[in-house]
Amino acid sequence: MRIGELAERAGVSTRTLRYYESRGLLPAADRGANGHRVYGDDALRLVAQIRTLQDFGFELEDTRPFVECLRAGHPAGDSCPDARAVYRRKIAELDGLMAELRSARDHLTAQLARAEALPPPCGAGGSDTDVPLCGG
Amino acid sequence: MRIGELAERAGVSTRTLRYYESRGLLPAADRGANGHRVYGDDALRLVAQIRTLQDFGFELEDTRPFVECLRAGHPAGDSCPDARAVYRRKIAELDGLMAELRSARDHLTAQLARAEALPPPCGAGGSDTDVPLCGG
DNA sequence: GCTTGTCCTGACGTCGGCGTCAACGTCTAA
DNA sequence: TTAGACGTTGACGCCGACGTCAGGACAAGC
Repeated sequence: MRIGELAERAGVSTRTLRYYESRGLLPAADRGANGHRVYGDDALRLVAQIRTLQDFGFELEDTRPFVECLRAGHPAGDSCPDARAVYRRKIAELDGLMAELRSARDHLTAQLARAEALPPPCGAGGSDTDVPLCGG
Repeated sequence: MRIGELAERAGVSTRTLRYYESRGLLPAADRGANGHRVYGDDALRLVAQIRTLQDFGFELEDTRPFVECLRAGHPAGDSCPDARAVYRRKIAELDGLMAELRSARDHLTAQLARAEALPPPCGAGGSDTDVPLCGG
């Protein structure tokens, strides 16, 4: 399988595949006599693993243990301790991030409520204001 | 007040202040004869407003209605309808983002539990593994 | 006159994950 | 034989919010 076919089957661009290779994530199994990259069917699983994790918000570097686990012949990317450690770290990161977002959200909600409770200012920006201009 | 003093009092860099100006957020009140920027005391409030919102995850552009509201002489940055609309939009964005993160977190947690339930693979990455190598 | 301190503008660097283009080689079907 | 579809490498562009450097101007104090 050449890069174009792998790209199409995996639903990514050839540029993406070359980028993965440049990061050492997905080296081509071989090169043809013409220098073209040649991939085995397993490459499809590797790309799918990367994409799945990226969808969960993983950076490329965080997918490495999973990919290497698969390449080592293990049945799943998360069969290896390194990969599971990334799972745990990511879950912790998400928890921390969500806590921050919750805090920000609560703060903003309170600010909005406070602002809305105040009398509307006169001619204060926004074309959809229904308060008459003051003074004059 | 010149840029250095404003920067120090506001707790930002001079580069940041010049950047804000380049974005049209914080034009200097005036220029001295030597071309130096001159700010009034109100600039300090504008910068504080920007930083506060940035801490909540606002992009610079999203702080514009608040800053303009202040510059228009209103008592608070969120006195104006435009600014409050941004509040609402941001809250909605946060809600959406948190929902995504929750979903990802739940998914990862389930994946981790599933992976942990499986028998540990043999010599599968990770130096801290306590399972003996298989085969041999 | 020299140093020190503050200011100016302009421009490139950073980070991640590619998109996009250039300029070229290679393979295949008509 | 030639067009066109595929492949190659290299390099710049993008986004956001600045950091950092280059090169220069101006004022005060010694």
